[in-house]
Amino acid sequence: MKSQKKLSFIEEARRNQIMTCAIEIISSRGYAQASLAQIAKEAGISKGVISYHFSSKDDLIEQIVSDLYESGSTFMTPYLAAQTTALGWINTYIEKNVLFMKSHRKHVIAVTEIIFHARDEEGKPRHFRNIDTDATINVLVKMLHRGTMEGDFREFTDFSARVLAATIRSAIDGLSFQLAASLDLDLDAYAKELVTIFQMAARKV
Amino acid sequence: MKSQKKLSFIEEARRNQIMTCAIEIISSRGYAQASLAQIAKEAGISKGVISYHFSSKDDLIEQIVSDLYESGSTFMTPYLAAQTTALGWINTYIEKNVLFMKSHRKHVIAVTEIIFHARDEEGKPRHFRNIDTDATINVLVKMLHRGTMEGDFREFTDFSARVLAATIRSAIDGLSFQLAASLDLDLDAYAKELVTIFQMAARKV
DNA sequence: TCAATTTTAGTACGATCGGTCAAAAAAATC
DNA sequence: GATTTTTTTGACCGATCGTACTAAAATTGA
Repeated sequence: MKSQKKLSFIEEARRNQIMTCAIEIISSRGYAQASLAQIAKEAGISKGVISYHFSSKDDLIEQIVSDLYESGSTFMTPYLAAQTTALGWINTYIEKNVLFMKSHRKHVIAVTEIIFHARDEEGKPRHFRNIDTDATINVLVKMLHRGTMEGDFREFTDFSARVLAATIRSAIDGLSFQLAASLDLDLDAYAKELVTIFQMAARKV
Repeated sequence: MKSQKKLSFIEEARRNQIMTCAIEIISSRGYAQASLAQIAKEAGISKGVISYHFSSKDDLIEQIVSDLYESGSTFMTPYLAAQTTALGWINTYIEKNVLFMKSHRKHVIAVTEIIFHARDEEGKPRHFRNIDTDATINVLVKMLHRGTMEGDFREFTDFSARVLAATIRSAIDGLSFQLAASLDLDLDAYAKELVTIFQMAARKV
């Protein structure tokens, strides 16, 4: 399932160019502005080229999302794997998530736009390969409970852990929206503050 | 600026019907599905009727947003005005915000959809009368600082207060997105949990 | 160098968008 | 009951959407 065809050098370059232009438009002007015509104009090519290199617009969008997932996974996994406590894991999860947003600013903004906008033809939220919010929440819930057993966190019911987990995710997602609006935001400091906030919110009394 | 014309009974009823149908569609199927054709179909009328009662689609959307703002303001203000401490104010702000979402579920979901989707023709986020996120954040920041002076909250820099304020807003906005997905959510309990989370996050060590 | 292949530009298509409008229908007024 | 006013319908407009397709251009390979 790794390489379905091996793309030529030119093909790969074109695909990257198109995706980069799409990310630029989506992150700066919003999902609705990212028509094939606008993306082609931004790239200085005919929109037929996009159809040639991507099977559909959905395919292009899908690639943008899963590309970011790949980058994010590669970036985050080693840090998370190195953690030995739930406390360290959650702090790292928050901090590295924010720092990843710093290094992939436009891409993160674009994917956030995509996820909040993309729906199927019936209006139901579209599902993206690899992106599973519920699973993320579940991992955080598990870690919160583990932190209680390890003596670092207060007692949680399943519900209270779930609310805290959702709040952590909301803080990170919300930061993405803020990023789209304000360009001058000290993300290192922001990461530190978020870690402090949720460490205090979860800690043993 | 209160009453610009005095609407007839029928006119008022039609406007409410159209707005209700628009809210229904936006909250259940998303902003993109809420074309004039779909709204008219949902209402069982011709789409010309919408144009007759609203000067434009933007006008309709604007009404939906400012209607909710009116309701929210009426609901929230007395509770907030009754608070004598910053701690009480912020706890009340969180709790009543969530409870308001409980009683105006679809409307809140719809307006959240609208605010995150509506852009002007250039792609810049559209500004809504009465809705000013920055101002909300600023009030929260002010209250956090006041809570420090009153001895209930820890020390905040301007930045750290702003991050916490933004996190509170994100938690509430994020809840709206959750509401759109899951129908069975105990909002009273959710409100209590959020109050606990942010009380712990802000409190004096 | 010349044929085969890949890539591109450009046009056209059907669908849908928000909005307009004339004429029909309904309601209000006298 | 006749006339005026309000409301509704349904067809239509120009614009834009994603996509399909053809023919030209560029590249590749022998």
